Amino acid sequence: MTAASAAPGPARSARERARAEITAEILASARAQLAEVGPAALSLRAVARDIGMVSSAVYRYYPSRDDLLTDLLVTAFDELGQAAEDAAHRARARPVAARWLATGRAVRAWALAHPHEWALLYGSPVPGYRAPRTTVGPATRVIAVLVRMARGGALDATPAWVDRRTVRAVASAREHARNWRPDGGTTGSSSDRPESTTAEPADDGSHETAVTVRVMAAWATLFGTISFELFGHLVGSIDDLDQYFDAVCRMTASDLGLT
Amino acid sequence: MTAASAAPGPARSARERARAEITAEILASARAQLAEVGPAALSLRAVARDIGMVSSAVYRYYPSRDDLLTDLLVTAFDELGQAAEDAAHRARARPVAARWLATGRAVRAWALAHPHEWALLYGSPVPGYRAPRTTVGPATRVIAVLVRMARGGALDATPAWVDRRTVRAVASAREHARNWRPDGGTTGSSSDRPESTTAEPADDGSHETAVTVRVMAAWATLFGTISFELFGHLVGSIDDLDQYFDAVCRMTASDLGLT
DNA sequence: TGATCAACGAGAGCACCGCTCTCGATCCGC
DNA sequence: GCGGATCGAGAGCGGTGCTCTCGTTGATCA
Repeated sequence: MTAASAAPGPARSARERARAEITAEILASARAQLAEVGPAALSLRAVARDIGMVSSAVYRYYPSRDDLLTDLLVTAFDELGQAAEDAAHRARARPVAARWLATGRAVRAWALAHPHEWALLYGSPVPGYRAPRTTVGPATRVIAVLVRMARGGALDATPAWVDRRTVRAVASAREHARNWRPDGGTTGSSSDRPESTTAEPADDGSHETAVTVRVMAAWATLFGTISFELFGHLVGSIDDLDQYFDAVCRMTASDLGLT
Repeated sequence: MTAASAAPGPARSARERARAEITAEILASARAQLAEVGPAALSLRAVARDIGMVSSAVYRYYPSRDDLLTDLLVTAFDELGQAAEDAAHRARARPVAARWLATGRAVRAWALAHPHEWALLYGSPVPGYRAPRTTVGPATRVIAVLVRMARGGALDATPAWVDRRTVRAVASAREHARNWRPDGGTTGSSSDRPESTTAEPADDGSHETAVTVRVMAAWATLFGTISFELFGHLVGSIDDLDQYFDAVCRMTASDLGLT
């Protein structure tokens, strides 16, 4: 379904290589189209025209328009995740609050530079479509970066808005977060820290729950703020979008106890 | 452009009434279609078929599909705003934190009950399109409810994430917020309070800025959380979506100093 | 009351879309 | 070397938004 058929040996048959090449050509043209007209107006026939093929021939490579969109989705998720990881990595020597701000800025910058791709990733899903499981991996890269940073925070006492039901509600999310390597990021370095499984200090999970909800809500805040800006919901209210977004980043970092 | 031509006298000419009736019929069929197949798949021809007209006849009433979608947009914004206002009004006797939670729940409930309409309001727009000025009024009803509630909060000192540039960045938003009536809502009561223009207590606007950013970010948080849920970004992470959303509501209320 | 003109519904048509099917040409593996 | 899989091209189907024309009907004005 995806272009992953080009994976194995260095030189398969000529036909295999031609197939991989044409698949890449289709994807490149589709990416250009996506950036230009957006996901809704992306036309498989126009892609075929662009690369000098007839529309039916493209179906030899992508069984449907949705499959093509899925590949574009994965690519875009990967690009955005890479941008976030790069920003976090570049700021690795600075205080975690500064790294948080840098990452937020990078995500916003990517969104502003690629509004149509952002719409594909986070806009309304096209009717029948959505989320073959190929997409979940790249989709989690941004939140993974944020979660790793949020571990550097110092939240004080367990807040009052966490109760037993909240702890249960985010159990899976906490599990996922625990499994993300402490460093991770672009450099695949550092060893595991198995002692992270030692008993928490007589905690019932409330504190971890608070951090988890905070970081997921913070991501929702950044996403919502960026989407509001992109979709024009802030015109007339916010006079300086850069400064406003920075303030929201600083606010979320502060709420997470990042300094 | 919209169906506002039915406004003035009680009984215009027969033709006028027929026009208003058919316009309403088109809009009703379009609303049903929207709820069923979503904005992307909404077909003007299908609407025409549904009401027993030929497609070209519909163009006598709506010059294009986008104009029809705009009317649906306004309608949906109005419904959502009404739901939020009603919830806030029903909880008027309770503490403001409870009213905040009730309002958030109402917005989420509306979104879950009308996912396609939510996608129309807050999903990916085609960048060429957007926001004839008819839409801005109804679109601000939800945030207006939230802003009015946020006035009941007790934020402590001015947070560190506000600086002079932040104050300037949200100047227009603060101006708008000041102009929303203290009560407002569904009951059009209460008189103006011109003394709100008296000098703030030696404040440079930092505190008001903090509240403004907080409430706008809180709305972005609720919006982002609902969109994440609707678009499937939380599956596998959040086990109890109701409880998670409640926690996010309580958290934002707490961050706004609402009790 | 009768004529005029605008508004209206119907139909045909255009360009485009996603997608399917068939049919030669081409390449690969046995 | 040959049979079968793969490919590109073309025609075609049903759908879309939208335009244009053409009778009809209703409102308006003389």
